[in-house]
Amino acid sequence: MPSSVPNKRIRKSPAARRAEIVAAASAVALSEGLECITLRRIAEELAVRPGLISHYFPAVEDLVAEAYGDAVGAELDALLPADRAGASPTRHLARFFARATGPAFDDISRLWLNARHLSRYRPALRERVAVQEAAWRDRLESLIRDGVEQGEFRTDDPMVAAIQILVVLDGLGMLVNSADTEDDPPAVRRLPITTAERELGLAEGALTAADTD
Amino acid sequence: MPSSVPNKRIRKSPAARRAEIVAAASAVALSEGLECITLRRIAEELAVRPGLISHYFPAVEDLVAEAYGDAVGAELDALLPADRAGASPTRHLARFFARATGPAFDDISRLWLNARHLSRYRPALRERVAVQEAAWRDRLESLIRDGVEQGEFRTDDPMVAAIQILVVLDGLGMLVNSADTEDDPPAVRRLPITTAERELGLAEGALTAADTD
DNA sequence: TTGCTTGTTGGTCGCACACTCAATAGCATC
DNA sequence: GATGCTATTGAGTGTGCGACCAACAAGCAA
Repeated sequence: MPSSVPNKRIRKSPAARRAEIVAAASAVALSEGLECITLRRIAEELAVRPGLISHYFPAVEDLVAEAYGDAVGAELDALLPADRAGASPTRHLARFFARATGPAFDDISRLWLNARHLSRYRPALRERVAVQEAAWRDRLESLIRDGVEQGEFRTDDPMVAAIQILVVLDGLGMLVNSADTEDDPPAVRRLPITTAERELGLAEGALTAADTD
Repeated sequence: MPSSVPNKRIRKSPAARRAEIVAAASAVALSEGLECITLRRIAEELAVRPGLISHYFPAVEDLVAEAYGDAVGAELDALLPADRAGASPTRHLARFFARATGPAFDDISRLWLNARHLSRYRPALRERVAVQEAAWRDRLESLIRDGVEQGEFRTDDPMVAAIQILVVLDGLGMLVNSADTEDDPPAVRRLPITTAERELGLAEGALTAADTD
């Protein structure tokens, strides 16, 4: 009785297997980084042989790009839902910052940093990064535009305002691997919110209201 | 007559050789990235054998950290000289932005991005990044402080102002591998300058004056 | 139950990497 | 010109990577 590694083959539909692989790679990307997505690593994760990963992704680079897109895309949906029901733009933006400035966002910051650097060498990843950058920008711009229409925000150029907010968010995200997110002055940690309140003509504290649920 | 690779050994003093190695690694870091600093690559660059690099840097990670520190430290000195003679703080800051927002700065942006990501896995590099972060911040803060004393700038907290400027600069630097630096709106490209003028109580355009020599 | 499609395996190849160490040869010193 | 120190070489070790492919077997269809 070969107790170790029964080696029972489990045969799945291509679609299911592929999704499973992307999900595993996405999890590895978030927790350990994109360079840890290797044939052997993902195969081990799913208890299959490395060759199987190669079968679905003949070039690993494509799996890396897919994993990145999956993780970052899911986060965007959680952060800024495509269809905003119920709450006001201000409420949505407050929720956005509540999540995007907390330590729970660190893994995402690391992933962005990771992808932006690695895309220097990986064309497939570079394209995905461009797509996600546009998606994040558009989603935020659209929220701002709604806020302006509803008279909650005031800005000349919603797109520039959106970019400005994201730039500050990215700038702080750059520090995620160096210092503890906790130990810089509050004025610095609140920089994205301050920026947003200023650029959108909001009162100070308008985006930190406690009722962000 | 062995025309190919005469293999003539050239014997140098340890200090000179070490400096030569760091310089070569620093150049590679700037042009190709920190992960291209390998024993073979640097050895080839200097026409020596890989073992020699190992002799001076038993752990490659230390060479990587050194190369990064060398490149980024030199840039800081060019950008914000330690002893500012002659020109006024405003003039110095204008010169700083003239250099730091142009495409000539792209290699430095890439290196910062590279180092900040890679420091996730390399403790020695992480420490160097922390040191350089502090150095850049301190140098800028000191310039701002002087400007305040001389009545040219106006800010409550020079340190927060300095950090804020660097965060915006970093945030834009994040984009260096995705899009052309040229094709985002001028309002975005001028973000660091706008931020500085706002935070330091300067008139719009005060930091873009043509006389930055 | 049989047959067949195809998802999956196991093994292998070549490459690039960091690191080690005894042997070699510049070169300063005498 | 001989000598000794030591900077430098050459050769080798082990690891992990992506990619490739013939052979195998799971599970659906007949």
